[in-house]
Amino acid sequence: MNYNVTSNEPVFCFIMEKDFYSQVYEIVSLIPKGKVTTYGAIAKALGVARSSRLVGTAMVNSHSSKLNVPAHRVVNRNGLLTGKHHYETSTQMMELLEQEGLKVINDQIQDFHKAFWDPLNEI
DNA sequence: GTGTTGACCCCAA
DNA sequence: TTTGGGGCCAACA
Repeated sequence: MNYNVTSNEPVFCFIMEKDFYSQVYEIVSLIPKGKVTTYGAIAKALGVARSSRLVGTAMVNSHSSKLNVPAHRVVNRNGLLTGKHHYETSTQMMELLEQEGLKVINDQIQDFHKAFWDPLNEI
């Protein structure tokens, strides 16, 4: 996204040049209730398909974000709840998802292909 | 400065 | 089918 570096409107520049984490949070917050997406899909949507690890790092940091990021709606490409250890209890991530109507067995989202939400469809 | 570690993913064998 | 290795890069030690 382009912006004029000589612009005297720094606030505008700040909004346009969001850092990577903010872009990740923005996409994650778009995930509808009852749907999930993957780290890789988010990376791809941001044009850095090979940097999916960074999306995971962003989720680790998301707890310190002022925004309310529904990080539990992001799983790995197999529909596995690989981020559950970062919650207060090892069952909290699963409980949040089940509250939204998803079924989780053994850290695996059931009917993952149905619950999958592709951020590319929203851009 | 260097080295290691990940909420990852892809592909070759 | 299951592995192993490479790429990736911010965060930490």
